[in-house]
Amino acid sequence: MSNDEKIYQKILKAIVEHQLPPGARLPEDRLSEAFGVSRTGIRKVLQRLALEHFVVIARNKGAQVNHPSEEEALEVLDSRILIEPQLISSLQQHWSKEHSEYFRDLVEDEHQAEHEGDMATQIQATARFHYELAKIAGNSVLAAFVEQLCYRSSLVIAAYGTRSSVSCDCGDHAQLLDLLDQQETKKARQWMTHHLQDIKASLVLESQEEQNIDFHRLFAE
Amino acid sequence: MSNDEKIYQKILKAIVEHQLPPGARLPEDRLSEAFGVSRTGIRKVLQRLALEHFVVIARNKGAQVNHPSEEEALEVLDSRILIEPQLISSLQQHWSKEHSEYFRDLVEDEHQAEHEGDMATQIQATARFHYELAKIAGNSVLAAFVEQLCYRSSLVIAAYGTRSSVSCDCGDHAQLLDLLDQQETKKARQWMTHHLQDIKASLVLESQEEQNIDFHRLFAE
DNA sequence: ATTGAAATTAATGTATACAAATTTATCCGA
DNA sequence: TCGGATAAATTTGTATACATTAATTTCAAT
Repeated sequence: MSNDEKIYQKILKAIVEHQLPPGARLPEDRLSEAFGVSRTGIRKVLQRLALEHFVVIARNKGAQVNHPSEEEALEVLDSRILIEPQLISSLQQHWSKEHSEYFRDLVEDEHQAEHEGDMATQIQATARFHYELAKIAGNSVLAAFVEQLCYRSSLVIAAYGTRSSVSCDCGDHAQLLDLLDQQETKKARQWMTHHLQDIKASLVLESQEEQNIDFHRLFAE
Repeated sequence: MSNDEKIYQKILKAIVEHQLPPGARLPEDRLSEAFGVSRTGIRKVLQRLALEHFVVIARNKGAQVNHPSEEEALEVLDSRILIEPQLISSLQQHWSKEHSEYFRDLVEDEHQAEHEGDMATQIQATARFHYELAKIAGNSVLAAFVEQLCYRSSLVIAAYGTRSSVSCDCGDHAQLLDLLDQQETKKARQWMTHHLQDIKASLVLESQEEQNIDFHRLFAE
């Protein structure tokens, strides 16, 4: 793995694990000092993160961790609701005992992280569960997009999630594995849909937060 | 639009319109000379194009226009087959007379370009028809992905398409508009599925081209 | 004390310089 | 003439310098 890629992974990890909260500033020279490279390499990484919507770069003002709008938050979840259930059928076709065991280990990691209160690991494991599943469906173009959506979901949860957004959903990932083991393809697809809808429903969207305050209405006589 | 963005658009256009064929090398200093900026700006653009799979960058060897593998080609089309028909129902909900007129103009552009033999314009208009439709469905995250998939499809057609891949499909975009005007949502969805499957089927995938030649079988006594 | 303007400080945008790697050219020997 | 090794050139990778823009502080005036 190249040096740039390592830096990219570390910053992305810090963002999705909520170590760098939405809105946090990412000054180039601080980062270049921290990673021991020049600003050139940092800028490259920041620009990549910006294209993937993990940071926002404003001209002459630098990068900060993206604070997704409510609209973006809902669209990310809706995209997953549209795609991930559709992947279940080809996923089922590729499903094997080895896969089942691998994913049950992942679920185990989730549970352990939850009990230890290690939210960072839990978030990572939860996202991994989803995008590693997507990879098995056999379309790497879609899988890459789902992976990005999963990471963006972590960011969305950082912005709008409650404590339960992280924990509530991971408890039952094992249920999906049961359905796949039993070749209950249709039920598995439905499970996925409901699961993602639950996550979407767990978001707390305070409808007017700073932006879009209607001063006209607010101060009308 | 920033200067970088302009350069990005111009290079992307050249790739998508088959002016820069798959495999074409993109040396940094030639481009920097051509655009009148330093290599810094060019590298930024090339790295973006690489993330979006329009070019491939090999370490110390520079960038060249991506020549998608057959696998990638099929996956791009399969992704569209999975997503675009699913957008039709929300698309139908937002559909208006104004939309209908706008897209009929687009189809007109396609036809005119076809008759004039202006393949570049035709390719652009065909892609636009699809991704502008996707935008109306109201999910900008998905729409951005579909837009990328449409451009990648143009590249796929540059690599594996026949002349008919470009022309055959555009003649009947108007049919979809008719179905949308008539609120025939289900038929519209089916049309989209078949349309994309037709494009996929029009690709000529010579199963063994340089890579994966089985010398053992070829020269066995 | 608070406001507003000017000056200072800090951060980013862009170009350039130099190092490292690759590709191409040249030369010599068989 | 062909092949291989060495040398020259081209090309990319990374750091740094300078210019430009934004943010902060200072200071005077009310």
